[in-house]
Amino acid sequence: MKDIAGRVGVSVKSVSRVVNGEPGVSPATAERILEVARELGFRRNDLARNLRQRDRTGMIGLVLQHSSTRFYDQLVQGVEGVAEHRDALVVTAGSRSPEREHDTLLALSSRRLDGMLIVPEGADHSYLAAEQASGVPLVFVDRPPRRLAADTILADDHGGARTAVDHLIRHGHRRIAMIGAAADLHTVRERARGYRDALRAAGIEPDERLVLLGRETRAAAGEAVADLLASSSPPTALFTGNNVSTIGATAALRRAGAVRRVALVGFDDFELAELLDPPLTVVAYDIVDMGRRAAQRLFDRIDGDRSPAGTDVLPTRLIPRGSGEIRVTAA
Amino acid sequence: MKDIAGRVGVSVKSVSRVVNGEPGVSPATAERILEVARELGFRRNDLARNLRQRDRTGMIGLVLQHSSTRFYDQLVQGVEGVAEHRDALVVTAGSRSPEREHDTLLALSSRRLDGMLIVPEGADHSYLAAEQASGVPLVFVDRPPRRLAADTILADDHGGARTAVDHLIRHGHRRIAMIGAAADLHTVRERARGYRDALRAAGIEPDERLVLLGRETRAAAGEAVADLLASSSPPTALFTGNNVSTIGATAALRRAGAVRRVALVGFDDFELAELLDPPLTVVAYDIVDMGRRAAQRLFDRIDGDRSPAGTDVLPTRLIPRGSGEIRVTAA
DNA sequence: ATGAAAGCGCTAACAA
DNA sequence: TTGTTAGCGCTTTCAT
Repeated sequence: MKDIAGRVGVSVKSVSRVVNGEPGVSPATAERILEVARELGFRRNDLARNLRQRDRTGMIGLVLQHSSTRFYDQLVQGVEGVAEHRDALVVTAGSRSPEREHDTLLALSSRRLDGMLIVPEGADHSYLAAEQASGVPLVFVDRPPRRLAADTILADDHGGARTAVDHLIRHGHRRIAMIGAAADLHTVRERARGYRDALRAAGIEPDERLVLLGRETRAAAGEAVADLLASSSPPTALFTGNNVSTIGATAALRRAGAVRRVALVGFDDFELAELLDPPLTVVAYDIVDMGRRAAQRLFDRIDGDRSPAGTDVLPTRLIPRGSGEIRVTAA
Repeated sequence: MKDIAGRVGVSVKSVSRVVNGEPGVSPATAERILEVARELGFRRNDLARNLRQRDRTGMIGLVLQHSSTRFYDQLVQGVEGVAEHRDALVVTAGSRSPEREHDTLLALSSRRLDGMLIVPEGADHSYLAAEQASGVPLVFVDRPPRRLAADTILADDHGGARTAVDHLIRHGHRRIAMIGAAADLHTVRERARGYRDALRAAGIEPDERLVLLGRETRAAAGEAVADLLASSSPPTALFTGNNVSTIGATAALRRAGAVRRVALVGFDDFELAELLDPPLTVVAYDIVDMGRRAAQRLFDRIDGDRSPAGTDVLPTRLIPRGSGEIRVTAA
């Protein structure tokens, strides 16, 4: 700006006024200023700007692990839809690992964003209390924070799992296995709880040999299924706790030629679920809506909402497509 | 910092030294400073920091459209892998539409990032020349910039398409249709060119009635295929220009019961391609590697590489899985 | 309509 | 080991 001011022969303040579209500059000088600005390839330094006007940076952060199939895109879609109305920029940063999550969050936070959406991995978020206290709103998505009180948007993991397993039970199954990721994730724990509750409600005592968690990859999930099928009393149905295990399980069933014999209901929907053979029955929730609600909540906070932190739970719904409607064959 | 300095009774500079781990402060005072900092929930303001030390902000930008199935995750994976080594934070921002791309890029750029990776949508990037001139390195990914000279990482779209169509020709097909997105995208144009070149090289004059571009959604691609199959002289094979049209086409073939009769080779691989029936033959390139190379190039530039802008082209490879090996049935 | 001075929170450069 | 001074590029405040 100083440069421009010098060349045009006006004060920096006049340049600032023009650049920001403030009134109080004659059209003639404004014109000249804009011209020189263009000539010099001037771009306002928002670092300095935000430093001075100490309130909003117009950016919100979104921190999550880049990998969950489809989850990411849909969530961002919801968040950006809302942010767009607010002229806010969404900057996404990956929390590669639970350890790096910490660094990423602090790095973003020291950039003074207006607020942050977090899909947490880590085991302890109490270190974020300072940020909260200094007025940076935090909203947790898909999983709750640990050791920290903050707004949270969750899916009904427990209820969804119950629905899924109830559905299988209603089709005559009693030996239903569950395959999923590591149980230290909130979603996994809740889904496993729903699975057990559904069984118990039907008078079936959960058989822990049928609960195979900690399967983080397609391959691991597939092996788990293969093992189950080869066991002395194999399950007649599977409940898979996320789409990675759903896909791994499907592949394993196919390899075992059991795809039309063993029923399967998965948690999380995904593209192509209906193109598989048989099409996959899933329990799903609206991830775009989850992003939307989270962003909404965040902006409410940014706008000064001081009500106590709360938790929103999104409903799930069962989408029957075929794989979950396979009935038990002769016991 | 002023606060801390006041409470501890030292100068701001001493606090600065401690916060940044610089030497020159006695352990005793350092201790006290850290303690008060913790107490106050202090977090260094990187806005001010970056403003002062005018060089690096330690952030690079990644601007793309959030939607391309899987593309995003893999690209980010590649980019972050490299950035991690450099202790750089990758901030991703969506360019919802070609128009908004402009705004997003300028918004990021006025935040003074160290460099930007761009998967371009827009039709004219000459407005970025000013950024380049002011020393912000730009690397374009997957598609070249328009009206701007900058480093670019591309896939061999033309060669990949030729390979795909050659493959179909080698299986006896002569009426091969192409379904794809809008031809104003560089990738689509190049793939269409490869398609035509492959046909001509085999002495087949391309039939423009078999080239259905501008199909941006699964549904649109599906309808295109349905129309083709219902026409008086339907194709015996399909070449689909991206995974959206591949999926749409597959669904349409299935609905028409033509899935084992009409051959299909798609551009872009995707999860589950091998779980479909028949498993899909595709031409693919390594997207993670693309992200890796782009980031590498960007950091080279950030480190001062001043060589002329160049273009890297990644090889593609054919992955035969079944759908592309269906031979022509009796003409 | 325009500008001068002060300061946002930090660090570079130089003392002491 | 510690502090002082100046200034990053902008905006706020108050004058003119």
